[in-house]
Amino acid sequence: MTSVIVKEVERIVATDARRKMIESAVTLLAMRGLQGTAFSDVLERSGAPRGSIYHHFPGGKDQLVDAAITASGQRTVQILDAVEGASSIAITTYFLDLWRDVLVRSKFRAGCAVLAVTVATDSTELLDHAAAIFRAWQARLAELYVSAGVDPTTASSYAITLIAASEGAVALSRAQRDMAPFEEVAAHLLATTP
Amino acid sequence: MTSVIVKEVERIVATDARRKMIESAVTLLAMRGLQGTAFSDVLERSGAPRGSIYHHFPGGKDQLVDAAITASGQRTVQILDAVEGASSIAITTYFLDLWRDVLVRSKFRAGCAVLAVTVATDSTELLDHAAAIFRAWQARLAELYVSAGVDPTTASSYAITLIAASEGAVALSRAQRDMAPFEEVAAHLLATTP
DNA sequence: GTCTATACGAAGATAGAC
DNA sequence: GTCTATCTTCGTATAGAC
Repeated sequence: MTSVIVKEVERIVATDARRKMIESAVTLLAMRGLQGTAFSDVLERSGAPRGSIYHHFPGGKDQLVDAAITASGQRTVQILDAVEGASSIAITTYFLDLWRDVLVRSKFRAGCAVLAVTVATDSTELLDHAAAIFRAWQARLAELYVSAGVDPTTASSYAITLIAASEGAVALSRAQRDMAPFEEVAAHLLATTP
Repeated sequence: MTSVIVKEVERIVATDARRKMIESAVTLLAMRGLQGTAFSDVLERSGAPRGSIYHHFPGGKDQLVDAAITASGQRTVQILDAVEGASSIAITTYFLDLWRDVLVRSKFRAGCAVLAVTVATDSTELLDHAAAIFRAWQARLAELYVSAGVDPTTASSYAITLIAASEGAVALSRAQRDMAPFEEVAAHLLATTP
């Protein structure tokens, strides 16, 4: 009879395999795009067993991609908790730092997984979820700016512009493999912070 | 003996087939991304004969994609000639209109072909060409703003921010299949026009 | 320049044993 | 939950006739 402890270990390992697959998918989507991300790559990178794909993701690739962008989107929202109560400038700086890190640490090979999916899918379901992620970012950023004393309308307007411009700036710097475009946009965004 | 006229007609038809393939590739890249754009789709959409792909593009898919983003990028630069001598606000409005048209006319199914390639390729050659296109847009826009009386440094800084924010805004509105995100970013960009 | 046919590989997905 | 094997489809690319 299998002990409770063994079962718990098995659950953790299983959860871990699923989690690793999702994390690998996030990275690959950010580097190679939607159709450029194959199951075989996800498995190789995550070390997960081939047989477990359709166990964890019976909905196939779309389900894995969905889980990946959701995880990536939620993590970004959570990371923003660190600037709760900070100044307006500090919030903008922090958000730009997140993207700067992605570019620098990947040596310009990675961008935003959610954007990559958005520009390469027809699935209304994936688009809906991508849109929800962007709205969640905007809502969280706006909330932070309001806490910093910005009026709600300005906060919301600036938040979405910050998101759009950051996404674009990351892509421009990826193309050029140089931080210059990103930094130029970042400077402009900081200078116009509410 | 084949007449000069027949030869000229043949040249035009050939050129036209090549041109149609490039145009189809631009549209498909903007809608489905890099790997989502297959030769079979390009042929179907352009009506070009299957046997002529490797005749016109011996370098294969990369060469076709390269020609497509170059054509798309150059057309954008040329279209900007229409606002030569216009006011700063008119220039910004015009550039935003270009992207608004892409979204509306495609019913949110299309975005920017150059961006789609940028986020989905490892090819340094394609990345270099994408970067060159973005720089050409920036240079042309900055030039126009300077003509409108803006100082060169501000013009350059605003131009690249406008490009980055527009690219991001198009993606956000595509995800949501609604002009709202784009219009919110557009309003902010217009309000901060130099 | 264009056609058909086909090679070749990769990718998503499924089946059934363990 | 995981493994191996396999099916099917599709994509790029090439060969050779016309």
